Amino acid sequence: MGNQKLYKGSLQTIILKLLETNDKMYGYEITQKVKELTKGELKITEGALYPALHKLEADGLLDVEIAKVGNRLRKYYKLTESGSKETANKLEEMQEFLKTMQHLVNPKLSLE
Amino acid sequence: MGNQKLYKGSLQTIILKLLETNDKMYGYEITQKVKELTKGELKITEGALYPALHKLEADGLLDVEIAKVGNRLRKYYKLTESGSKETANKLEEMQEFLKTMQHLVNPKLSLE
DNA sequence: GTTTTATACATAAGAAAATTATGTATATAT
DNA sequence: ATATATACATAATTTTCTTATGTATAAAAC
Repeated sequence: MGNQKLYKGSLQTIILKLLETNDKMYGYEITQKVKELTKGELKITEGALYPALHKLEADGLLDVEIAKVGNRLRKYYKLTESGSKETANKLEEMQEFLKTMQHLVNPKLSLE
Repeated sequence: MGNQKLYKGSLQTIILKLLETNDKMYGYEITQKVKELTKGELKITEGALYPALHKLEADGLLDVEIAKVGNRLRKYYKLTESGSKETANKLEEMQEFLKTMQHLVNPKLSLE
């Protein structure tokens, strides 16, 4: 977990991917899901998450819907049509990146 | 190549890995080697590279040796002992990161 | 022969994306 | 009663990069 800085630049892609899989999610839910999926290796901080969600919304990639649960509010985000397309792009870029990086740091394991 | 920002945070690791493999290299050579290894996908800019090399040197991970080739100077960098250890650490962190990220963006392809 | 491209270093200004710190408020568990 | 969890948010700062600029030599192209 000393490798947090490697995740820099990948937050948007992670959020978009989660929303592609889970249809709609709220911020806190995203932090918990990421912690669960990565077995605690990646902890998304609120200072990173909320500004990122706001930006994705401002860019038209996400729609937001406010819900009240008990006495607390939740903001559910979901992909717009444009967001779905951008998700596909970003996932492709991510795959390319992972392949390239794997090849750079461990040429033996990337046979192609 | 619209995914340059994904590489943020990985420059040090890339440099160290190259020096582990190639024993000693100079800055310009590193930029060319990376371009070659990634088939042009990653282009390390001088504005990123030189400060990074200086930092690694200041941190005691690299030793530098100045060579004169014709009328031009080259600064050859190589790993110190401490640099070799740190390289191993960073490569391990990178593998962990790549595995986690693969699992996040494509659960189907990361079967473990 | 002169202009462009390549080689080789470097730094400064600015932008992007995070961390860290702080704030508000409700709900649950100890 | 107090601590932890849920749920949002923003501001200050830091890290890491891009872009722009600078110096200088060598080779290739025209």
